[in-house]
Amino acid sequence: MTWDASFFARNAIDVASDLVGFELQVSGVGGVIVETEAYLHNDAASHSFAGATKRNQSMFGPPAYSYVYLSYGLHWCLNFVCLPGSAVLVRAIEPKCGLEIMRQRRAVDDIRKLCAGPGRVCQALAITGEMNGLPVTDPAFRLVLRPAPVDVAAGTRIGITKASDLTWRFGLKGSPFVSRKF
DNA sequence: CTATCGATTGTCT
DNA sequence: GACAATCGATAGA
Repeated sequence: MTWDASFFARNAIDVASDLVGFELQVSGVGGVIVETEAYLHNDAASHSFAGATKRNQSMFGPPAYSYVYLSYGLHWCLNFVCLPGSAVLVRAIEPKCGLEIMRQRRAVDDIRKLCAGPGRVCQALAITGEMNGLPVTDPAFRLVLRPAPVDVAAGTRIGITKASDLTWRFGLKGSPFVSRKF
């Protein structure tokens, strides 16, 4: 399997599952995506559920673009847009490149805590709202196909109050770098 | 290990 | 004015 922009023009659930094992870097810093979540248009937990607004307009733009938003007034979270109104949240990365840079940005030494959580991922990779609406093909990003198929675990999404029973959270089976065990 | 709570601000009703 | 796709610190089992 190779990938191009059409990789994202599919059901976000499939994209979220398939994205596990891909390598993601921002300006050379990053690692392997080990945890994702899917958010659909017809999904009460999704920012797009009530229709397009100024904040979520990226979710209604073309697939394979970023949707970056501020959570709880202090944490940035990174998504990749799939079919209109849907997206995949990048929840955790296994750090591989630029470990010392990430440690400085995060102010922690423990490699397991560098990128285990959507807010932590963005802090470690220096992702902010300025990167909202960028194509994933932008030079700032580097997204690399996983070298081989991986075992993917599924579970319920984290931190939401609506539609919390849906198992739209995916992770690399057995990875110690996920934000919570499956 | 789990549970609880405060921080902090953009967004929407 | 209420709430939020989170995090880190702290307290207790």
